[in-house]
Amino acid sequence: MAYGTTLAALADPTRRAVFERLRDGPKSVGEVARTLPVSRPAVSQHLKALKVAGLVSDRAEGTRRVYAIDPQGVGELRHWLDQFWGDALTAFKHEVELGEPPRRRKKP
Amino acid sequence: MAYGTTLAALADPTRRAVFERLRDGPKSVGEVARTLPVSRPAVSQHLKALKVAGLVSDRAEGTRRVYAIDPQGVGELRHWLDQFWGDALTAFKHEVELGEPPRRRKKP
DNA sequence: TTGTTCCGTAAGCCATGTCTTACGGTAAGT
DNA sequence: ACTTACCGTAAGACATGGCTTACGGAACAA
Repeated sequence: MAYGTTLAALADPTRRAVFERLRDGPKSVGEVARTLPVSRPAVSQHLKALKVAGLVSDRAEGTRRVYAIDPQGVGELRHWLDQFWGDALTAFKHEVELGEPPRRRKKP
Repeated sequence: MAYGTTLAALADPTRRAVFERLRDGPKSVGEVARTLPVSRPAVSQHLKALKVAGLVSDRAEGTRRVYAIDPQGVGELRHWLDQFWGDALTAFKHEVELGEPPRRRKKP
């Protein structure tokens, strides 16, 4: 259930905004906080949650701390999602919408 | 930002358990509730949230109501995740871990 | 050493969301 | 008509989680 932490991390809108700020390259905490309507400690807490979830990685650069997206966490989430992406599920959906299985045996 | 609702829907553990119960085929509300440690109204509310998020679809079958996984919501989430799955991001991660860009210009 | 900049953490307030019980409504059977 | 089975919604109690301010530590410069 590692994807539980990952999904919870991406559920919050502000935290997702922090995550998306890192899409075009690594950034420090202050750089991200300046582009968001929340305080810097809030961004720091969000980055910690993203790190625990395996979505970002950090590195010390002097007194600054640079964060970047870690594709591993994204990959695990993708892999979990594929369980619900099969052809059988599409068939199930049609079965529910039509009210009958695709192949009918009798007709009342 | 349609994926916001989708991510929020999958963030809750109980709701995710409801979603996973539908992985091996459509089920009614009572059938799902019997296999979970929560009440039936709770399951009903979770299924409503999953429906709004585009993750499940429902159909009336007599007095029962059958729910099934809707691959569309899963697909949208996958598509959003692909933004953070590129090669450039992997390069960014290495840049952060190594402390230097792959190609160094000078050496102090 | 002093000062500055950058950051993480703790404590508290407050909003959000989940669960329960209670109720009403629809469909099928007797 | 009456009963049973199944479901959705409302209201309230309760826990969870995000945000802020305040504080302390680490690195670089003068």
